[in-house]
Amino acid sequence: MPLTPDLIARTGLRLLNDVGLDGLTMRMLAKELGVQAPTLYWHVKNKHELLDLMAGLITAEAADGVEGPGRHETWQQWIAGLARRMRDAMLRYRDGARVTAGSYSTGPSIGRTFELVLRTLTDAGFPAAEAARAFPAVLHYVVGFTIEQQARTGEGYEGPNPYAQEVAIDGARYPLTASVTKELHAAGSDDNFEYGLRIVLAGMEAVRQAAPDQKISGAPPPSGA
Amino acid sequence: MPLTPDLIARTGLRLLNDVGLDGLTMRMLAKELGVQAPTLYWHVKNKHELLDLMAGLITAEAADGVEGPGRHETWQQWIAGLARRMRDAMLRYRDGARVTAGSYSTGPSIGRTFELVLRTLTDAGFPAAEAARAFPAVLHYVVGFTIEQQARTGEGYEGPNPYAQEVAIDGARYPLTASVTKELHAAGSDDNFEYGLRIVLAGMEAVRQAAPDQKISGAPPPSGA
DNA sequence: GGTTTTCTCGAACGATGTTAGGTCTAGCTC
DNA sequence: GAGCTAGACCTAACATCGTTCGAGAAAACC
Repeated sequence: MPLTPDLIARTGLRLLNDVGLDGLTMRMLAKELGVQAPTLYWHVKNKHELLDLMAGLITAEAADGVEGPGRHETWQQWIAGLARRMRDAMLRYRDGARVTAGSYSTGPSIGRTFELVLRTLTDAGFPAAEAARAFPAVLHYVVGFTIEQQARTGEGYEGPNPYAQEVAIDGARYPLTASVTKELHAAGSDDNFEYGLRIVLAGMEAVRQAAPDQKISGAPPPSGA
Repeated sequence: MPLTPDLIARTGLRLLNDVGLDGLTMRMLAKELGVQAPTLYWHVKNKHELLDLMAGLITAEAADGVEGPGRHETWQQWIAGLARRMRDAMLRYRDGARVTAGSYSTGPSIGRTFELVLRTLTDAGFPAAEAARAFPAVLHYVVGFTIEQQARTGEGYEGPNPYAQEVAIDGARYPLTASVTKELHAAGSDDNFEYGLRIVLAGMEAVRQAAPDQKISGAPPPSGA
C-alpha cells in the first residue's frame, strides 16, 4: 500500500482516539504505518501541515454527500442537520474540535457544500452577502461548543478533571448560579447543543427580517479594522 | 519580587505576544522571570496548569469590573458589551482564543459576572434555566469566531498564510461563492463579528418568546447522552 | 541555636520535531 | 542490457522540550 498524505492523515485521525492530540507523535504515526519517522517528511512538510490535513478530513466527513434540502424541509432544518453533521464529525475523534478549529481546510466537497449553503439560503430569501456571514456564525458556535464539550469529557487532565468536580457554589452569594447547577452540569449535552443551535437559527431568521442596517447599538465598537 | 503562580501566568501572557503559544517554553518563561526552569514547578504543577492560569487571567480581564446594565441599556446591549469584552481580552494576546478555549477557569470576578448575567437575563424575563444555557451559547460563538480570526491573521504558518491566499474560486461551478468573495475575505473583521453577535442575541429573544418545548424538529438526534 | 519549612538550583532523563546524507529500487534512455 | 535518474525510504543525529531528582540556600519558627 503506497504512502500518501491522505493515508498518513487518515492514520493520524485513527490514532487520535487512542492517544489524543497532545500524545500524537510523528514517530508513533510512522510506526503505525510501518515506516520510520523521517519518511513522513517526504510526503508531508510539517506536523502543522499534517494537522491541517487531518482537519480537512474531519470537515470533509461532515460535508461529504450532503445534498440540498428535501421537499418538505425548511432551511432551518437543513442547516441544523449540517451543524449536527459537523459536530458529529468532530466528536468522532478525540480532540477533534481542537484539531479542526482555526485550521485551513479545503477540498472539493467543502467548496461544493458551501455553495449549496449559499444557494439554500438565498432561495430562502437571504441576500447572498448575509448568507455568507451568517453561516460561518453557525459554524463558530458549533466549534466553540464542541471544543468545550471535548475539554470537559476528555482526558486532558491527569487525575480528576476539574470540570467534573462539583464546584461548591456559595448559594448565599450566588443564588441564581446555585439554582442552575443542573443545567451547568449538563453543559456539553446534546440537549444544550440543540438549544444553542435553535438560538442561532432563530436569530438568522430574525436578523433577515430586520432592517438592513439595524444595529444593536448601545456601544458599537470603533469601526476600525 | 516574590514568585507566585499569578505572576508566572501573567508573564506567560506577556511573552505570548512575542512568541505565540507554540513558541512559549518553560525555559524562556523562567529566564524572563530571572530564574531557572525547574523553579517554576514549585509554583505550578504542569505546563497545562500554567495555561489554565493564563486562560483564567484572560477571562478575568473580560469579567473584571463588569457592572449591571445601565438605566437605559437593554439586556441585548449589555450582553453584547460583555461579548465584546471577551473578544477584546482574547485578541489582546496572540493565540489568546486558543489558550482560552476549553480550559478550566475559575475566579471571583468570573463567578460574580456569571451571577450578574443570570440576574440580568432573569430580570429580562428569561427563566433561569434558559439563561444558564443561552449565555454559554454566546460565549461559544465568541470563542469560535475569535479562534478562527486569530488563526487567519496569526503567524502560525511560516511563509504565506494559506488563509490569506486569494483562493481562485471557480466562478462557473460556484457562482454564489464567487459573488461573496468580498465577505469571505473580511471573515475576521469587527463587522462580521457584530453581525454574528446580532444573530445570537436576536435568537435569544426569539427563542424566549417561543413555546417552551418547540423544537427545530426535522431530524432531532437520538436523545442519548 | 537548632530545626523545619520554603524556595531555588544544577544536572540529567526521556522524548519530540526536524534535518542531512546515504541507500535501495523502479523505470527510463541510449 | 548498461547506465542514469528520480522517487521513496533509511540511519544517524541535532537542538530543544517538559519534567524529575536530589542537593542546597534562605527564611521562619520555637
